[in-house]
Amino acid sequence: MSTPTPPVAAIASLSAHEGQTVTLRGWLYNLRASGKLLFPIFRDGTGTIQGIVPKAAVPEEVFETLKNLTLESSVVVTGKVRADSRAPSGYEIDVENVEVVQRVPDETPFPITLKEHGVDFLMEHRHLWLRTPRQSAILRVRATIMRAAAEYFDTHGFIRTDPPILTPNACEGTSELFEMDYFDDDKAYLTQSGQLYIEATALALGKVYSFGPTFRAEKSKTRRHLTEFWMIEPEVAYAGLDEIMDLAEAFITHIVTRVLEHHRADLKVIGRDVAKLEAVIALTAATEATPIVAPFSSSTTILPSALSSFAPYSLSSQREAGGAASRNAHRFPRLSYDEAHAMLDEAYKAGKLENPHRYGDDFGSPDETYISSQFDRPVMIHRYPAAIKAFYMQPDPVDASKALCVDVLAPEGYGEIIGGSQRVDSYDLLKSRIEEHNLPLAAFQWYLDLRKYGSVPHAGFGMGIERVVAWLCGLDHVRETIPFARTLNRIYP
RNA sequence: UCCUGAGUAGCUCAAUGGCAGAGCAUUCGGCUGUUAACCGAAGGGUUGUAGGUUCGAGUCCUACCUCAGGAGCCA
Repeated sequence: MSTPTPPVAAIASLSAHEGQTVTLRGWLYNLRASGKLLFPIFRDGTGTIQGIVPKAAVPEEVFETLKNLTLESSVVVTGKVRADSRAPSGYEIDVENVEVVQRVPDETPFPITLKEHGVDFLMEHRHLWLRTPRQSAILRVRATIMRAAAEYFDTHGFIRTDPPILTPNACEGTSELFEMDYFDDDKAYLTQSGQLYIEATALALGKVYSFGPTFRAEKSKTRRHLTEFWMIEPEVAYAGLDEIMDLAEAFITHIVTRVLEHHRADLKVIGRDVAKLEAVIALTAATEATPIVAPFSSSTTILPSALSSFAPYSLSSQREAGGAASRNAHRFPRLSYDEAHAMLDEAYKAGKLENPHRYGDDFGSPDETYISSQFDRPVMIHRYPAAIKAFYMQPDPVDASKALCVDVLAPEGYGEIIGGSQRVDSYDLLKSRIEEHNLPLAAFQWYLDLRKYGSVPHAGFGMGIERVVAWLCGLDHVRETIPFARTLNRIYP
């Protein structure tokens, strides 16, 4: 055969090849037949396209091969791209030739059908489930979220510094850790947060972030938990609580913007209501019109861009009124713990909550769901009681019983996506905190050193990628947000 | 760890204590515009495991196993 092989084209960009003969390299996704007419649907990872094969138009061998081909067999297809209103994507391909790279055997058909499946079956076949359009779309959105997250910090003066994954002790004394032998006598633990380590790199480099997997051995069995998940954590020297709240807001806005820029089609496949995401990044006027609370009264307002030049450090103790002119156009509502408690109290009295929230306690899942349901965008809750928060959090100088910390709750009941705080910068205070929490002082000596050698106010937060993917894609479980989820009862495949 | 629920054909699910069923998938046949195509036929079962009650158990009882999602904890 002297005819040259037509150029290879991606299905997603076939509209640019209308009228041309191209080569598709992919898999047979579905096949419908109507007598002497075949409708194979091909996928190649970028999308799907319907082919059409009239018996009279192709060699007998091509027709018979396709007619008997099994689903998910790998194929190289050549054909001419044609616009057709009857095709689901608006385009279809007139198949001219097909080469079967590997044929799925008849006796072991591809297990994932286009019909419904149960969770257990799908997770057991996760390696094949990934091929379905919805799962592929989710992974594409995930990739953009991860890229946008890193991109935000990379373009705002942050240096990526990767903390160790094997650690000698708990970062916080609380959560359970995965333990392993470390050579002869020692134990090592998989990291549950890089925070303590990036505090060190922040004091070396100013503005840093880490991005990697973290591990929690908690026996949590909910739609929001994985035992292995990815977290991105910025840490900023000479920053206080209000600065990182501004940072978190700009950061999330950037990610949502990028997802909307690049994934309209994927979000449609996933079935996401895009209007809900557009509302998140809508301008401030909408937020300020929100009648429920006036959350701006007690926070300083520094534009995130001010961080780039190390704003004269305005600690959260110096709460200013914050002129309207300096307000970020993309403002998320901010509630103090006290304000959030009052909101829950009111809701309970109005019969909208089953159980009352006890002042001083952390918010439970139903509490968080209620609070976030009151807003159309993420809501920040700051200044929790110090007693229920981690040892390294700086007390609020206005009220020492509160910690300078913030949780960001995603809307629509997706729960906490960010947890952050200003860190204790006093050597003596940190040391006594470590002792109060019965943590081994020796293991934290290096961490204390950071307060001995040029300590400064600093703050940061951590964002769980999978929860953000679940939120932005509108998924009901984080297990679909990562190629191979690790959960309490599952480590296969 | 606690609470609740579910395990029946490859998959999704039916079956009053009384013959083990359907749709999809697979195989065969039909159909030139199908959209999870449709129509006809065939094959496909140790009802999660082990005991027990009963003339008779998928169904009732006990224990165990597996999975699910909710609480707690967290991102």
